[in-house]
Amino acid sequence: MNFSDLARQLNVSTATVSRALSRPEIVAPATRKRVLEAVQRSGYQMNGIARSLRTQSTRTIGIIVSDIRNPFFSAIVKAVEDVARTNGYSVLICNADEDGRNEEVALHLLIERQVSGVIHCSAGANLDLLRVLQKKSIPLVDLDRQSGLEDVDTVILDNQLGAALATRHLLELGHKRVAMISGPKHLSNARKRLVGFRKTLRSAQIDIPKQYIEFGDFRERSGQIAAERLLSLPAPPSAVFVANNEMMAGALFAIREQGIKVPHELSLIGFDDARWAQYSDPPLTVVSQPTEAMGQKAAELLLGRLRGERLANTVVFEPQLVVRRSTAAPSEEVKNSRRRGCKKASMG
Amino acid sequence: MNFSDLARQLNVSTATVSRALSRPEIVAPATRKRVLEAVQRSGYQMNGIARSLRTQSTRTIGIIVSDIRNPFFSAIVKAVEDVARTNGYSVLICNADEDGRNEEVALHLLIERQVSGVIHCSAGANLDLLRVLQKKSIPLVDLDRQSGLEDVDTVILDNQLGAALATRHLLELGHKRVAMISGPKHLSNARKRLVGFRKTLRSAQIDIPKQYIEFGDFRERSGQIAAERLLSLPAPPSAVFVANNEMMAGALFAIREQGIKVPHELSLIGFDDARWAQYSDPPLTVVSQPTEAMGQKAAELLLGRLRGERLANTVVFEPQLVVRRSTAAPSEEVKNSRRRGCKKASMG
DNA sequence: TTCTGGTTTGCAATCGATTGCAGCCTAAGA
DNA sequence: TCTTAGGCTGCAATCGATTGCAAACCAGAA
Repeated sequence: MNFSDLARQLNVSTATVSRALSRPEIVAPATRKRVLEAVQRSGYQMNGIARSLRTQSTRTIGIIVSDIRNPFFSAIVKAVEDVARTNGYSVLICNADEDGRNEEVALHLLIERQVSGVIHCSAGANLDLLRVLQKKSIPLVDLDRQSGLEDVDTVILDNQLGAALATRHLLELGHKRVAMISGPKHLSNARKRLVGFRKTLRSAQIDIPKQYIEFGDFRERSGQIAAERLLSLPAPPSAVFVANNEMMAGALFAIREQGIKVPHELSLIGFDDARWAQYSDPPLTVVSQPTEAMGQKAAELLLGRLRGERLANTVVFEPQLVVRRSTAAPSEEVKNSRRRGCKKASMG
Repeated sequence: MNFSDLARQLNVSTATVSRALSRPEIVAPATRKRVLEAVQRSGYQMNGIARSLRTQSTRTIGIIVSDIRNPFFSAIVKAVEDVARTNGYSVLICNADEDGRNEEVALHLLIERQVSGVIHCSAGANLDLLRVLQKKSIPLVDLDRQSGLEDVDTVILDNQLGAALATRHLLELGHKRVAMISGPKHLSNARKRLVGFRKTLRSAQIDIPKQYIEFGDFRERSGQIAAERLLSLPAPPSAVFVANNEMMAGALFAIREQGIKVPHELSLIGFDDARWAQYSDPPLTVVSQPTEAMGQKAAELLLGRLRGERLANTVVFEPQLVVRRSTAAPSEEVKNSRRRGCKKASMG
């Protein structure tokens, strides 16, 4: 069943059928009615592939995320899908699993499938394929992580500020031995968080021993390993800033295994909020990002480009410190402040 | 840049270019080499749309999930995407947000896009569109929830057993006043869980007051409301079985708001495990499902169909009881007396 | 009746790859 | 030298919709 069949049945041309469906106002009312009825009756559904080939437009946006199970990215996907759907687009999803090569495969696939645009959370892919997108003038939005390509629409968090917020919070509580579990060096957001951490400590004249900075890969397991190493140091930190929520889960696992009490013996602060962080025992102090808003903005930016608009190039969102109960003054301070009365933790 | 351009450059026909790429063994080695080199050099990427139109195959599988942010579904998506990718398929994702109408829109879209197959977690859509799939012989796999269509490949959990496991656990702890927050009646998995719950209680000769069964919609907010109602009953339950993890989050919220201590004053058992359930305070006792395995199986079943194999029609996975610390024997005070008026909010 | 202008409709090319069929070319065998 | 078989290649149709252009049609004006 296609336009030819319908056209034959109705004694009209395929052109008329096509027009009746896509620009009803230009066909005679009587004809239009006949066509639409026939379409209804036969349960005909348009072949989108043929249409895409002819119109050179798939109305599909490709999204490459680093790890779909990470609630951060699933919220992103949800937001993007929402915006896409209400604008008549669909979403082709690719999972890079924090691996640049997978990401390249995904880009290749999206190009072949002729997607209208791409939203892209870099896992560190080579820039060549991204350049191919540009050459084909397929709009691209970097989300959460900057690929390093020049002249690209970008939606990010102010990561440096976020890290500064976290670090400052620890300093204000009186911590001096502050460690960080950072993300991989080749990702822009990880680097920025590390910079924010370092700068804040430096400006407070606090020294950071080399061993206090661990590099993970943003995945759970690496957080666990990093935490184990920090905890086995001769002079372990009194507070740890973990650069994303997956690694936080791993770190927490290691910490519980060793029976270390949070926040009494160790303060923990995470990056990016997640449901489990709120429900966790204790509820985690984190730097939160407006995840859905970021996904939505990325999609809107992309759709804007597709409409030919020239919008802002880079949108930077603000992180927010959410104080819960995984951070407290280091234990000596706790003892001293007992006299003054009970310390109150604010609920995030 | 397309086959015509390439062909002209090389003084061959488009047919030869096509064959050099898709069935290299049937073109002369010298020609093949020339073509492949030209492809490399020019950075040509196949137009998948044109290919799809001609071959009548998109190598795309559509997946409709009820709520992508639910970790259960994001794990499913991840598993499906993995299997799809390693078999040269891509994944078009649609979010139904637990609403049958959205689901219908999604089905429509997937049909238009000519997907090769569909994996489908019903949110209660009308069966007509699913029948269209069958008529077009687009393979379909029902996952997690049975749509009610006859002769459909299905991957589900033994939901009744799962609910029985949960209920029995509560009974064994000595609970007599057991309530349930169920999912919506029109979803097969919700119904099965309710049946498992009822049967288990009945066979233990325990009566279930009408008010002890609340119906939510599998989303967080409804769990909260349901819990509030249960807690405000003249004779509130001493244990609650919550039929999915989203509603559990809501219920937990309500319970904490009222300062009720779990499991001391109220035992809680959930359905489907999630990271936050493990980290929660207290860690939640749940019935867990092998989520990834289910997603993987669904994808494999679908790909099998696409290869023309005739496989098992229905695969049923086994749930498992994971006992953590949100369930305990009912305490005497709760057993004997109604809840006292005002309780101090506990920080836990 | 003829002409004009606007509305509807149809013809046929087009998007870019795939593929059945036929023809060419070469090398081996007669 | 002439067949013949088999390996390569090209022609042209095809997938199913869209669209520029031109033709047909109709009503009203001259």
